[in-house]
Amino acid sequence: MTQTDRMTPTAHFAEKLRLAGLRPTRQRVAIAALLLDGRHRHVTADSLTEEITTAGLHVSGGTVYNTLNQFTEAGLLRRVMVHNDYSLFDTNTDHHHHFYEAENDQLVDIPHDDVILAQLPAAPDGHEIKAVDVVIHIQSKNS
Amino acid sequence: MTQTDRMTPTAHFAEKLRLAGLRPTRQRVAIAALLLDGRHRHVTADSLTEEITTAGLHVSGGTVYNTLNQFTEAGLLRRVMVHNDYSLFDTNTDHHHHFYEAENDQLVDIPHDDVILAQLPAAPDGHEIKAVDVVIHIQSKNS
DNA sequence: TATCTAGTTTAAAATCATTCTAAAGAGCCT
DNA sequence: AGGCTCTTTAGAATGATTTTAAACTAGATA
Repeated sequence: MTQTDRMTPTAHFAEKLRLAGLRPTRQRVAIAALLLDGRHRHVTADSLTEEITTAGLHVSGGTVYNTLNQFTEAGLLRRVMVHNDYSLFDTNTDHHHHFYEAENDQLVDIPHDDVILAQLPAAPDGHEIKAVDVVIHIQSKNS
Repeated sequence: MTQTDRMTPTAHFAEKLRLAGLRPTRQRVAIAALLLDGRHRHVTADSLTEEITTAGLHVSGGTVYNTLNQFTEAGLLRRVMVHNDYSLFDTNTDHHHHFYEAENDQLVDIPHDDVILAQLPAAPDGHEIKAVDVVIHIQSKNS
């Protein structure tokens, strides 16, 4: 059994990465420390790069993209699909939905049980449902 | 009252464009004739360009993109958000949802009433709900 | 019908997020 | 420590989409 509680922060995130099947390199641990600390938020490759810089670190652009994709693939992040301009990642991987206000490119989490899907269609033959994403597009009333 | 029934196809689509607030230019009418004939399908800038070419016509790339955006803006098309690789447009603007199989980039309409949302959250203060998009991600069972 | 003007189209260049490349570097097993 | 594979890097490449500036046209007006 793993006891991430008693570990140094670095060891804690290194372990988390190992469990996810990712070799804990310096840059992946650094990014994990920023994104996987339990705070729920939405990031982009750009905003993450800013955070890294602010933390006094440097990770190449390619690696930021790779890491974001690998974390997503490993289930440590969740990709949110609301527009085609750039990729958005959610540090909250629990099942939940989103409000999206296009006007300000604003994404807001919808609390866990506030959406109830009373009926879902059966997946097409030979297929199974992997995930259900609900995006509620909103706009300010005076516009 | 408009009687698009008795019109020539061109006049019919020109009228449709006028009603949508779009000047019926030769290229917009041509694209409307291809996309707004009532058939429900999903197109991309690329697939539309192919169709145009197949029809023996030519519309510049920029205009294809502009037209797709303008039609969407005008409510004649609907943008479907399932990935970030390129834009998808749905000729069915009625309220409906989608299955999406990432593996084959396959998008399938979900019949009108097969999704029932029993409960929706209230929009954040000062906002109103504009649209609710449900995307059900599926995958083939043996993968 | 000739003219005008704002809105459109065009081909080509520009943009921009993202991916790829080839070489240098770093985990980690023995 | 040695070595093998996976990673990172900076920079080039990709590819969808937007922008540009000049040529064109729909539709109104004279």
